[in-house]
Amino acid sequence: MRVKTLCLGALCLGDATGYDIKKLFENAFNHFHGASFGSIYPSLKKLEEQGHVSHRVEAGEKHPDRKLFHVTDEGRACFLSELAGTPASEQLRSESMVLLFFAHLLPTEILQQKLAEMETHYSEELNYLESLSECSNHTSGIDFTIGMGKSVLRAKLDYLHNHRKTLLASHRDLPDSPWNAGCEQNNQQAESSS
Amino acid sequence: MRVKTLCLGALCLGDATGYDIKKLFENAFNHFHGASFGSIYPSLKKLEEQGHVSHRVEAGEKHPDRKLFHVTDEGRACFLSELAGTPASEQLRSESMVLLFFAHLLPTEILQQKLAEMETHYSEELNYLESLSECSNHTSGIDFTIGMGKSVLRAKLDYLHNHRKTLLASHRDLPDSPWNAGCEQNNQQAESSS
DNA sequence: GGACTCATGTAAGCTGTTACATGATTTC
DNA sequence: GAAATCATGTAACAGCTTACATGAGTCC
Repeated sequence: MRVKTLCLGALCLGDATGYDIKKLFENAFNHFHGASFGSIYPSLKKLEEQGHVSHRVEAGEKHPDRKLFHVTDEGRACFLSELAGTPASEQLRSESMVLLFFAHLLPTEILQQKLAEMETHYSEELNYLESLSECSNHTSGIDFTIGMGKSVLRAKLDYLHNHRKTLLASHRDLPDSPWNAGCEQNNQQAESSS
Repeated sequence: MRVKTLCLGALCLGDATGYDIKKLFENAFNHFHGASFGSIYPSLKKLEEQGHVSHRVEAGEKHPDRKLFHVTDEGRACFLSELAGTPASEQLRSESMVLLFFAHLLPTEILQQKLAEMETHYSEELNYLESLSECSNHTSGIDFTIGMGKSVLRAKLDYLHNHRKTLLASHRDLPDSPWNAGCEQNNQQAESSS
């Protein structure tokens, strides 16, 4: 689902500035969808061109001028029909799983470090979701997404605790890998062939 | 993690053609990373330009000619150092969660339909992972990723079963939404402004 | 004085998807 | 004869991220 649609959805919850929407993304969508300013502002622009939102400028005394966006009836109807037409699906992008998939190629200490990182991340996200669920102004749908997120994270942490030892045990006797073979240039720029 | 890196990783498991790598993605990476031909072939090309892989052509009698790729020592070292330098992280893109986040805007029957879709998807993916774990040629790392995937899916299915009724119960008394307000033109082409 | 938050926006570029183009062999 | 599988690749485009550019107010 595109950021444009998500912005429209955010505005269906109440008028907001681009900045507000970014915060909503961080506070509520964070565990299942990301978005940056570089996509939010252009999205709002397009939505306005299409007549799905309008805005008024609020002159600021204590803050900079802000463009407060508002969904039009057409925009609301459009969002609803898009929602209804969106199939329920999901996609994971997990570097963690890739790392574990290739665990046999990693030295034990690095593997341990990655496992520790995973636990930290999962714990932090769980804490975050727990702090979210203490806020009380949620619809039942939002509570559902938070609850689902928490259950999934608990399952991940449990799995990690229960299987980490087994993984490390069957990992021990690796041959040393050629660590220092120079290859740092791959990550960004690289070649400029046609 | 980019497809290029993943291709390099795939080749660290053994020589393969682009087509083989695509199948590996479908069979093993599927639940945590996707990739299409349109990204695999160009990746292999770049890897070869960088000297990380080489290939030989296998003339086909029973199949078309195939380019069998092979990791060079440099490529292997590069992959290992990239792996070690990759922080363990993950990102979810879930239309399902978006749908539920806005559940209060959906008519009950559509919501029920989406919940049913979610269950179907989760069940299918669980079946798929269960079929994977019956294969016996896995490293312990691969088993770990499959096991983690299964645990997460079971947690999702459990949560769905335990909370679906609550969600639907608190959903009932919605006002009718303006369904038929014409807005189908938003999905693809749209305007051609400068 | 410095750092942080609020606030808006643009431009370059990376990465990947979709659709197209081609064609042999095998299976039904 | 049709459909599926094997096999390789390109081109157009979509979509998003990163970094840049700017500036006021507030908190320490």
